[in-house]
Amino acid sequence: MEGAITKKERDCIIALHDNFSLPVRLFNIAEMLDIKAPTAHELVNRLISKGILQKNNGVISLTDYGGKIYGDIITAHRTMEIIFTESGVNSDEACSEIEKIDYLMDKKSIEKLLVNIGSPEKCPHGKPVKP
Amino acid sequence: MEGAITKKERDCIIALHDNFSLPVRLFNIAEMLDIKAPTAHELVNRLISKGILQKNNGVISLTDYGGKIYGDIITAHRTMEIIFTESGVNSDEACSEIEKIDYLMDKKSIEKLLVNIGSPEKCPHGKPVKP
DNA sequence: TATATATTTTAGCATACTACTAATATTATG
DNA sequence: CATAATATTAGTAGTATGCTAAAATATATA
Repeated sequence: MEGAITKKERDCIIALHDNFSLPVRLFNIAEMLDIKAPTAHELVNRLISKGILQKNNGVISLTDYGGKIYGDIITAHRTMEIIFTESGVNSDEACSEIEKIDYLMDKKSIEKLLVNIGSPEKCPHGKPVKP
Repeated sequence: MEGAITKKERDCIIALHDNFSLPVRLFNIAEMLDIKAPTAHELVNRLISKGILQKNNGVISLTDYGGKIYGDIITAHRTMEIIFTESGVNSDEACSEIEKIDYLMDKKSIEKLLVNIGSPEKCPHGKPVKP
């Protein structure tokens, strides 16, 4: 039950980790998620209060806990991506559909699905299943 | 894009179809979903305005469109249930985890997953994949 | 039929999430 | 310091979820 996250929170976590190498500030997040600064401000505050993000001198980053959540989402995402594409779903189509569910999936079940498909190390896009 | 539904709306659709053979009234829905009558009232009204439910003399039922949505959710649910259990996830565990995502899944992708696992007719509980 | 019971609906309120504009504060940079 | 860039606060709004209390409608039963 810990703390369920929402789709927008999920998108924020992923964007924060993936779309930038340089320090990420509030306005970067607003830009990445295509929302206005005050909306991003509230989203980020919510994630900070959930212990997922932290802010140092305006630079926003994932906490250790946030990093684990990121990893779980990505593992779920890529595991499902492999399962979808092996069934003949186009990989871009798979990606956009799986975005809707990856953050809601059970970690333990994903682990079993992953073992069952042979514990592959990479997804159809060549990215690591376990980042 | 048609009209996305929420988890509670999903639960209402499923409960309406599955938990009753007799005519279902508002108070039955409130009971089934463990919510108070006014909350159920609003939920049902929302589903009526989305064209999913209809009311005749206080008896609430799925519209044709609602029936199709029900079928899509069930097909997604049972398809995923088979995939989960074949990977070693306990079937009750699978069921409760899949409830969180079945109503969000893409119909076309589910169809491909289903074909890929051999188009089985029944889920682990013995219920039809295509109701 | 009249009263009692059951059921539905309305009204009012609350919280979480998402989103906006406009204004104000803060922090950099020139 | 002044301007530009960022961040924050305040105020508003809509959707979804939930509640209680009260009012309205049905449906039973005496």
